[in-house]
Amino acid sequence: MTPLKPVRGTQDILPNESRRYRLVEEAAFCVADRYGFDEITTPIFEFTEVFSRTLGDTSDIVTKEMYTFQDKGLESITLRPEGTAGIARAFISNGLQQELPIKFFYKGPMFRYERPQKGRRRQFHQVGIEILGVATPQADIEAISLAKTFLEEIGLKDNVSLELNSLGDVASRSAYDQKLRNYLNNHKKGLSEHSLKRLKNNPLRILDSKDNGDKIIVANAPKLQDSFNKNSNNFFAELCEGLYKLGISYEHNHNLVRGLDYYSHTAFEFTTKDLGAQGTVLAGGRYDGLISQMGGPETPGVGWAAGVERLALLLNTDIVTKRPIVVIPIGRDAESEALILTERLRKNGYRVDLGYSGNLKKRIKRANERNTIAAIFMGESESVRNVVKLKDMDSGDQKEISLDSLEQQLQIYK
RNA sequence: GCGGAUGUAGCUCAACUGGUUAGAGCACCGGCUUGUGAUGCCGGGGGUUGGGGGUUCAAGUCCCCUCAUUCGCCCCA
Repeated sequence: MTPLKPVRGTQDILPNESRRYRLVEEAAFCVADRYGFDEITTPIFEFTEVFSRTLGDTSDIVTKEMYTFQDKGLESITLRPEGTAGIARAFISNGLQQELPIKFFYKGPMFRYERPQKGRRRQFHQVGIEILGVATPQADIEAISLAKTFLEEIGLKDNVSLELNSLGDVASRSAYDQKLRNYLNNHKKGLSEHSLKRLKNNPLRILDSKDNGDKIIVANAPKLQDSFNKNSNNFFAELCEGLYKLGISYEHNHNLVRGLDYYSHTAFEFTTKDLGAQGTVLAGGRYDGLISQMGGPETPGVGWAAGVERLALLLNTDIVTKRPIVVIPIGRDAESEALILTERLRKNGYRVDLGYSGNLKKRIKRANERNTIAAIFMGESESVRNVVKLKDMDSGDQKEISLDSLEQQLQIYK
């Protein structure tokens, strides 16, 4: 063990980085708020079953990526690897079916035991939304529209693109599953080792394999949509039409498959080419079977989650913060008076720093480095006359003003 | 979990095929200037060369292990 180092895959988020995360999270919340969503916060750990039962026994998240441990009460606990399962649990625990339809926004840390890479950490952060209780594509359209607006709001427009697919309803999906298995079983010899394993557990995933041999086989495989029943077809058609009407362009990727087992109908991803292998920046879909599978009432749902780290990496705007005013006492005697003035200005809504270390030159220099907009000097010669010196840090102009009229003079800096 | 690359000061990097006390720029601290932001000049603190072991008269340099980062695979946000 190497103490004094963060645990692998975790990191300290220093102020500069923190500002970027904040911008992403606040933009997500503001946009979601505008779309009529309310924030929900669920615990960052749950009983292990909450995840193992919902994410599917074959998913990588469950089989190798969960942070699971036993607590002192001998319960098996897991740090949440994603947000939806916990929210579904909260929905059931709190009897929220009476309030349907529900629109939730959430944000916070998630944990997956993976090998870290750029844009992939063991502790990472997501923002996400869920719409519960709406069985029609209106919810899917709203979810996707919200996602797009959010991404645009943080300045991501040209470097992300939307891929869309439908997995069909449960009946269509299982009909297709059989057809696909048959086809792939006849082409076993060309499949990669990995895909041979996937053939047993979840053949759908072979569709988006990156292996070249697999790709050739997949190209001629039966198409998901050819197995769709009327319901599945109508649903997808309605979704596409809705997106078209809102001017949201997308690419229909027939091989887009979401990793988690609980998805049906809609699956979508916003991806970028700027992050290497971690190109998925926001992804989601419909999960009509999830809540009932957990033991709750039959409740349709659709939602998405976005990776805050990944989005922050794409942000190229500088974060502007409010420029502070600094109060600088000159000489020891002025210090308590400066403290009182600082407090007074803060209570009046100004962002105020107190320059209290180093000589005067240092204090001004430091204020300058902190992008201060104005400096207020308080020294003995001013103090006796009940005035201060106010200096505009951009122009360098300095004038003497009375303490009483200070706020009035500071209006322009507010 | 699998494969490749990389770890030298807070940051970016240097140190010829192993050879004196591991250097530089930036940053930081102090002074020239004990009541005013710059530039300049002078000075200062900083490193068990990621960690451990080995080879050698001698290791930042070579070998092994380990930790971390990074790129890809897997998977995913």
